[in-house]
Amino acid sequence: MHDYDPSGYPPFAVTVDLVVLTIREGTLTVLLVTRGEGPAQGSHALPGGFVRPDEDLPQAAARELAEETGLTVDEVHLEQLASYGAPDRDPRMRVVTVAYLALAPGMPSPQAGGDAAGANWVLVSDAGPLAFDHDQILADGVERARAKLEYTPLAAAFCPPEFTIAQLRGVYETVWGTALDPRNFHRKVTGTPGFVVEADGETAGGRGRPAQLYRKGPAATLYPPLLRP
Amino acid sequence: MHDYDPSGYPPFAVTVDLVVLTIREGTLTVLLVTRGEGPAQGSHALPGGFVRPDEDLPQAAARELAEETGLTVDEVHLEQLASYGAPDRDPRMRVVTVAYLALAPGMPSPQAGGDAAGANWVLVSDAGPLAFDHDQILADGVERARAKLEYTPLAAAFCPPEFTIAQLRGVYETVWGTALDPRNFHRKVTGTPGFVVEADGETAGGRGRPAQLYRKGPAATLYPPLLRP
DNA sequence: ACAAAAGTGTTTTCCATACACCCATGT
DNA sequence: ACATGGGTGTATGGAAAACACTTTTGT
Repeated sequence: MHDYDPSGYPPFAVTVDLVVLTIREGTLTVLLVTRGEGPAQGSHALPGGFVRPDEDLPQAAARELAEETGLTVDEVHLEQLASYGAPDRDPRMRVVTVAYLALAPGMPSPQAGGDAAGANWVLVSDAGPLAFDHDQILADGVERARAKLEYTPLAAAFCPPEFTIAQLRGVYETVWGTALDPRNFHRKVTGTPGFVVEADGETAGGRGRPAQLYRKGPAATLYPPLLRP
Repeated sequence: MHDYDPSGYPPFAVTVDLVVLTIREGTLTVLLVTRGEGPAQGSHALPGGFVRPDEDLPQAAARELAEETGLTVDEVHLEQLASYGAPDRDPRMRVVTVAYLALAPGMPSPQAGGDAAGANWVLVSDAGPLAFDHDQILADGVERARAKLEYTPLAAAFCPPEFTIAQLRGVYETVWGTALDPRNFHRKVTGTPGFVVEADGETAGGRGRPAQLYRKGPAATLYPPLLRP
């Protein structure tokens, strides 16, 4: 039915919504905005906005990300999550949203923009009821992140460009919510080809022996995977 | 920017496209239609159509699947794949498509419908250049299927309700394109909790010892996974 | 000297592979 | 009897878990 005349149908609006995750002080946090107008006024929601007529979907997601956080696609991992289009998910009109998952390393102070009264990092465990179907989208994003840590080197997206094995282990422990053996984790990561590559420097200033710095390696998938305990 | 006025934008059309995969005579095949009108006339394309105003996305995908194949969601595995929305992907207007992946067991004779001049099963390896960006969508669908066989019991979706371990092994060998040891595969599958459960009957009529019949088990993910060799 | 964190060595346990072997049927 | 395919037992190599131990810094 590809060539059916669409003029008889009411128009769809297409938006992108972002699940931006980062780790702050050992906890998984998500970027939320407070809705300043329209439906669900005053409640929390995922950042997002309309796709423009000349934009591809990844472009729209990258633009929204930059508007909300100032981060560019070089600095974060950005991937499509899923699309949501229940007929009544927005009371104003028919809206289909394409959700994107972004994993960010540091913790830049978010900057409010447009209709959003403000953007804030909120603990995922505290992210109360959100507007529209954003609770579902957030849950899907967190589950995607958890699953992809197993078989991709995605954990490095939560770290700065140079990081230690212990930092990387902290990412796994935070996202999975489990403790991992530091010794075995070290061997596993350094023994998986392409996961990480040695950088030049070492850490300094911390307690204990300085740690070797690493960068993200070239591998797209981990063989063997790091299975969740 | 959720509350920006969309009235100044030209409308989007939203479609669903289907990657319907099945196994016929030991080869992976995909359902394609021949376009009877509109752009890319005469070329092959994935089946699909417009989302109706009162439909949710999974409903639209299920409806299109029934129209093209007569199959219902009870008989096939149907999951969202990804969305594609490049501004120029359809020359007529701005179209965002939500692609769904369907895995079907048997081989019902497809029935043409609507604008499609006909629907046919085509070997995935022979699926030549398709209309629009459907080559990319097909490739993404096949890769999703390959990957999900590793850590979900999805292979059973290619089998009838009751099947033998050897049939299930054939699915893996076809989709992955590798040979697997029958003995170790048997133990692995029957030893993974929730993957399959014994049915009552046995096969009869074939050469060799009759095989135990199994049904799909309750597990959503496989622990441990079946890693691709 | 001591604590703390990084990294290595060693043992044990478990799992995947490989393959010998037995079981049950058709010809 | 023999071929064919289903299913079980068993040896072996390698990886993962558990943990003792050494290295290198700050206090």
